[in-house]
Amino acid sequence: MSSTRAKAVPDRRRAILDAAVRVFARQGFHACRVSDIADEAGVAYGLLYHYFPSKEEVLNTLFLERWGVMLEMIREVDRKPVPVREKLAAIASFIVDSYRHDPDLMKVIIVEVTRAANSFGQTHLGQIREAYRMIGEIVTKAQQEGVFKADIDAEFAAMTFYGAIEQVLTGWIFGLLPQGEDDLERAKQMVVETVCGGLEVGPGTLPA
Amino acid sequence: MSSTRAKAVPDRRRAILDAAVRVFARQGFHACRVSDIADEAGVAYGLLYHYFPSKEEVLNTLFLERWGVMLEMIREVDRKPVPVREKLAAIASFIVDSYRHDPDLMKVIIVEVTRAANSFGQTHLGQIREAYRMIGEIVTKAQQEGVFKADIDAEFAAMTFYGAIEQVLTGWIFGLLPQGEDDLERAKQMVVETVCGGLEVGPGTLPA
DNA sequence: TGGCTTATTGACTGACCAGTCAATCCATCC
DNA sequence: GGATGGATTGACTGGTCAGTCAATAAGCCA
Repeated sequence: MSSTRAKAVPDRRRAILDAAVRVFARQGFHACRVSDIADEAGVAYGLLYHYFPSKEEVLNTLFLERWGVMLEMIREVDRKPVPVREKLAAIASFIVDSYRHDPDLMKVIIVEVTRAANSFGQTHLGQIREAYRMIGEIVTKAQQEGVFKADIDAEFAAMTFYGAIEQVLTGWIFGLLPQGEDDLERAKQMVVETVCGGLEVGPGTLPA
Repeated sequence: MSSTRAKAVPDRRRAILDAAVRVFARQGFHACRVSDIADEAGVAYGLLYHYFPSKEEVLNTLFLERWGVMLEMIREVDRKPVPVREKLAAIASFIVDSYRHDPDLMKVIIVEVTRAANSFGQTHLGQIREAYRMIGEIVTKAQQEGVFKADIDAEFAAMTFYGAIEQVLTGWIFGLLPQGEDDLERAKQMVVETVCGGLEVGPGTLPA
């Protein structure tokens, strides 16, 4: 309706969410004030409470929006009849590209939710867990097909994979790792290469 | 002096630090009050400020104490003339054993400092970085010796390795992963096996 | 014993900030 | 044009809590 006309009613709700991303990324959720978000959005203090019941709910919304997209993506990838390596590459790719597209948002999600398992992580543990579960399932299938070693717990493997990616993102977020265009691409490959290389059955396997 | 006599003067400073670990682990740094720490330590509110200039400094102290031990340990491991795999295994072992010995402390360090790179992580980025740097150096040496593939950035490899371990700990901390005695031991092996397996030069290597 | 220093106590204060609310604005429709 | 309801405003309130401080206890030396 309102979106049929260009430059129609400005979407304040969206403006608030976008401003919150910038403010949370810059100052952190706990350190920022609600008025900082309102100011950044160019909106009166009280308007935030017209659209959201609390400061916390703003963060929840940001997280759920993005995490939902990722879960959907993993689900789709899992359905495709392609080799594990390709599936994991698709997941790594999606996450790295998400960072490329909106580093601030990814910073907020990782720093304030995913890695803050007290406070917010607790609230969203179910969602987060779902991602691990699906990755674990991909690993399990690969084991059943004999592509991955069977003696490794799939859940641990999933954590290892996801943890490796998230740590690389964290490295970028805090300027510990170079993040040129090619660094991002190479990181995707590297993580997949490393983890798959370690998990695959093959001549590389060293028996104890 | 005072420690020569058993049951001598009770060390309130230590009591406060230990209580803080429990309280931070249970409630989180931001969510707990200074009075919670004092109560847990069985000590008056003001005494905390006799020993520490601020609540924050209590956390800093806890982190620096433990992180210092880890850095020293990595330094020593690095000096030994043993294969990479053994060096990385020693590091993984140390971290997992630290968790076994004091899960609350590790939870606090990971959740409140290492993964909270806003706020406290920022303060200690130097210390944290130092760990990555040293692990990266171990990888570099392995590459020079021809044991690890040379086309992988050592810094990325270090992040991958450390990230994988930390994620497994996080899994334990939040009850996402089983943590029986044997699970801990297998996790050590698995992380090292996986990461080394992926990084090592060898017949397992798939050329692009 | 008296006098000095350090440890310990807990009531109090000052700042801060999330969330409320009554008032105003504005689009829309009859 | 005026009535209705959602959008928008920002001053204000209530509660919370980190950190202060003046008072008291406990150790210690001469």
